[in-house]
Amino acid sequence: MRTAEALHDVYQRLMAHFGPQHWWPGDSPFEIMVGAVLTQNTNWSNVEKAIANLKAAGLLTPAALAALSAEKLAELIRPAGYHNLKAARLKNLLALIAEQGGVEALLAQPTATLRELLLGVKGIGPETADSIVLYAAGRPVFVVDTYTHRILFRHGLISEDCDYFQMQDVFMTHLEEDVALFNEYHALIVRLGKEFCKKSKPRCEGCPLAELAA
DNA sequence: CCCCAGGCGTCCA
DNA sequence: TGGACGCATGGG
Repeated sequence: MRTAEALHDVYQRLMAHFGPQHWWPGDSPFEIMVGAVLTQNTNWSNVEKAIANLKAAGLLTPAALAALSAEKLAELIRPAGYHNLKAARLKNLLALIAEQGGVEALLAQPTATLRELLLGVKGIGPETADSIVLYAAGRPVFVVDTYTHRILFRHGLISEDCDYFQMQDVFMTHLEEDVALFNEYHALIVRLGKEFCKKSKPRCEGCPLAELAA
């Protein structure tokens, strides 16, 4: 109960301070899936350049990317960093999409199945899988990231060794299962992290959650 | 010059 | 099982 109140309090403060974030930035489920892979440990502005390259070349479809060599794909996504690695990861994801009969068919799988299928792809871990499940498939799964850990830890809401699934469990057992809520909450956490919870600044000047610190 | 970014897989004790 | 390390570009 105590935790549930704290989590709702955090959400209210973030929403009051930043307003709706309108995630995920992207025009289609497939674009969201590609972006989810490209943004791994990478600034979103770099991902935008890579996606713009794919769009400009008319290649932002599963069929077009599947027909492209890994080398050519890597060159197009170069601005997103780790381009060789991510080209291979996108190819792995494309294989799953083809195997499942397309993006629509894949995303229509039951939530638990979809999550397992995505986690079975080499290069897709918990955050990338959950981002796709929530933002591309629209299912109520809470997405956790490094900011989530840093913010919750700094405000004394979790222990330092709390792992991905434990953090996810904290949110999902104390919040109502609501896609719109999960969507905004994770996006707001990222927004807060970027502006007020940098690794290099343990003191978060002007943080809208300042009063939470006990 | 430095540090950092919306992670993940591998390796090695 | 868990901690280091590689992957890489672009912005502050």
